[in-house]
Amino acid sequence: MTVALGDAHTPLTKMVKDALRQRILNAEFETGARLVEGRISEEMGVSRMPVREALRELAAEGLVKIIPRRGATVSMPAPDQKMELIEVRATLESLNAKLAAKRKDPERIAELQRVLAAGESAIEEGDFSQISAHNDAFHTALGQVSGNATLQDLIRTLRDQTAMLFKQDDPVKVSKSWQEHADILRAVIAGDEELAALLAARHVYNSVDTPEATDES
Amino acid sequence: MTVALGDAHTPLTKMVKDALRQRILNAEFETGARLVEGRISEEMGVSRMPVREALRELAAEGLVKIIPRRGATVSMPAPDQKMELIEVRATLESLNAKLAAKRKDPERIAELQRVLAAGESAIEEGDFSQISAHNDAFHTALGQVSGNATLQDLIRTLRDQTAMLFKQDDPVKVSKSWQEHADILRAVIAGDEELAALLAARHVYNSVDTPEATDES
DNA sequence: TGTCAATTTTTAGTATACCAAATGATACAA
DNA sequence: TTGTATCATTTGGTATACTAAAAATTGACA
Repeated sequence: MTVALGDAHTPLTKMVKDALRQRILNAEFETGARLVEGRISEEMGVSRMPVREALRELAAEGLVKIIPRRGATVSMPAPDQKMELIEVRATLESLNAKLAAKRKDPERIAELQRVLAAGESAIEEGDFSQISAHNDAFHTALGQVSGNATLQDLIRTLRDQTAMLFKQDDPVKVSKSWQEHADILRAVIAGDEELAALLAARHVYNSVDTPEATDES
Repeated sequence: MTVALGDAHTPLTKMVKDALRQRILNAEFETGARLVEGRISEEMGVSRMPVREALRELAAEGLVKIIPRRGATVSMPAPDQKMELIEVRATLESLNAKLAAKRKDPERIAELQRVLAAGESAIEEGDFSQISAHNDAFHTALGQVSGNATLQDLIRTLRDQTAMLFKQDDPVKVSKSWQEHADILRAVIAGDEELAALLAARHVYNSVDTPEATDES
């Protein structure tokens, strides 16, 4: 009798994909860098096929760009495309928050309360190391409440694609960002659809990493 | 002397993918049907690899579902997932229309005018065979005006995924649908963002194929 | 010395082969 | 007869091999 929940066996492709995603999001590969199938495969000790498939899937997610006969590169959204992505993401995050506020599933709301409390106490204690984890919890919980799995997938994809635009290394901004999260959660808990939607959209725009000191252009 | 460009180097994967998409959207494969790599590859006279990659890409688009070690099947969105898809699609179409209305690029607007006129005259002449083409022109033109390519990609994907929910075979509904398109175009041309957004969202909901006689559930 | 063409090398596209997992069938035992 | 175990078949996952196209390099000629 196989326990087989479904994913006991791990397809190599998935492992490669996750590893590559990780490295891309960690900026180990800089944007624009070539991702040569042969190199990656031999570096990871697998054949080219899983690598190839992983790259195609990442391309579908927008993290990688593939040009036929030219290979894959780390996707480097053009400046105007960044705005596009942010605009779309803001819209979907907004819808997400709105749906969450509308649903108000009592059980889920309780979970939200917990997440909110945990995050706030972490902030009070100045524990910034866990902020990222709290943010993840925030997104996950919010997604659970909205109940739209399709939307969740899209948002996750967009979040990955825009990750590099939201470098959160400044403690002050991180803190501010969480404050906005908290505000959104409160609006959701209160069932205020419009406010939740507005705050969620604004939050995306506010989170965009606007270089302050190092203004290059 | 290289023959050079001439007859585009067409990646096999792309051809297979397009063929499969076509057949899925044409309901040649019914939802839930198994898509066995081996069969398709030998039927199309290619090896399994292009088929495999095509299936993975279609899975990324949501048209097919792949379960590891089990293979691919034509995706069959659960009833509640249908609503999710429609909700997301409505939101994005709405954003699209809104952006189009905001931009009001004169050149593009002229194109819109042309599309609008062509569609209306076709309707007046009762030429329903071309309606589908006009609808495509509508979507394309609207996408051009909004100028957000990222958004365009997402919408196209969602449109494919929800295609089966929007069976447009009833002439009356088709006509009505085009009327709504025309209204949206007019709002865009007028630069009325809010109206365009509202109409676009409503249009998606209105277009859902609600079985009238055959109410099964 | 600069430019262009030919050659070499790298690399992606495709095919084939092999392996392992999942499903279905069959046989044997209780 | 029924249930379970084993085996065979199907089918997907991965590796390897081969082909062709694009980039890099080199060399010749102006």
